[in-house]
Amino acid sequence: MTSTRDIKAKEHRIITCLEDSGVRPTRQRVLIGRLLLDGRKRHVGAEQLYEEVQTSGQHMALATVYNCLHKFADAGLLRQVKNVGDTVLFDTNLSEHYHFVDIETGAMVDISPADVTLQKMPKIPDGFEAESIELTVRLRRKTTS
Amino acid sequence: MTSTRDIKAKEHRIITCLEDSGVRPTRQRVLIGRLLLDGRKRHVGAEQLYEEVQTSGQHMALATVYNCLHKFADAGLLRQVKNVGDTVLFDTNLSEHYHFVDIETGAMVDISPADVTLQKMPKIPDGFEAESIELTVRLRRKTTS
DNA sequence: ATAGTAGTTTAGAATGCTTCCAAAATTCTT
DNA sequence: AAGAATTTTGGAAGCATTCTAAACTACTAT
Repeated sequence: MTSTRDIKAKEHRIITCLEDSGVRPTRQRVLIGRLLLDGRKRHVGAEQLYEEVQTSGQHMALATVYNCLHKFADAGLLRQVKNVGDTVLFDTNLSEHYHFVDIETGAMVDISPADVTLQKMPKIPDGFEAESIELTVRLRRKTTS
Repeated sequence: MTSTRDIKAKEHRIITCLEDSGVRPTRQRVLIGRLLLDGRKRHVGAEQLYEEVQTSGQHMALATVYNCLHKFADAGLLRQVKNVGDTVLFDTNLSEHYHFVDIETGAMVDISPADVTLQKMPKIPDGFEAESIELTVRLRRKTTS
């Protein structure tokens, strides 16, 4: 059972979170915050999130969903995944980790950094610094023949 | 100086290469083969290759360039790079290697597998097998401040 | 050589995700 | 409560890529 007070409290937490990140807590951003910043680790695309918004009974322009996602990413509340498919995905898991990707479905599963050891790393070219390291293992379903 | 005989020989090598890969050596494919299968390691996109074709004085529909690139990739003559930007790139370097990517320009530089050691690898989920492992180091130009 | 057939190329239309736009609405400040 | 700045909105625009169906080309068998 979720009391009105719980909802309010939760909402307040989101608002504070957004403000702390310098993101103005508009109605739309708070809603998306409720959907994405609840601690669950997942990978979302704009269209998918747009549908979740609609399912929640609210309305919001698709463009706003895109805006929010980018704003959140810029504010460090989400991380943009640049490795997969033709659509942009955002990851709510902010800690260092890598990905399995099912090449059929595009489904992603996190790989814990504990499961990988990058023993030796290549020398970063002069004048550059590493912004991120992405390790993606593409998976094919085994042919059961 | 490149004699007519040299050109013919080169062309013949490309044709053989295509045939060996089960790719019918059409005029268009031979031309693209000449541009891409000369041993140079590089990363090309369709538009860029299309321009190279035009520069070479030949004509070819853009759709054909896309067709060829995919055909070549399917035949194992190229490898599709799935890690970068919004445009599809193809890599003429078929051996195992990874990539540096300049996040500003999108420019890519190969990382030799000798420079990286993936000591421990995550356990592949049941029912799947690894199709490829991509390691990408995104680079940001250092702020010279 | 020739005809048949299977595979290719072609130009342009279509697609689909994402961004752009300029006006309306909302939020924060004073 | 008014003003200034930021956001939202719906639809249009953009862009890389794929699709389409007709014309063409390459191989195969005669």
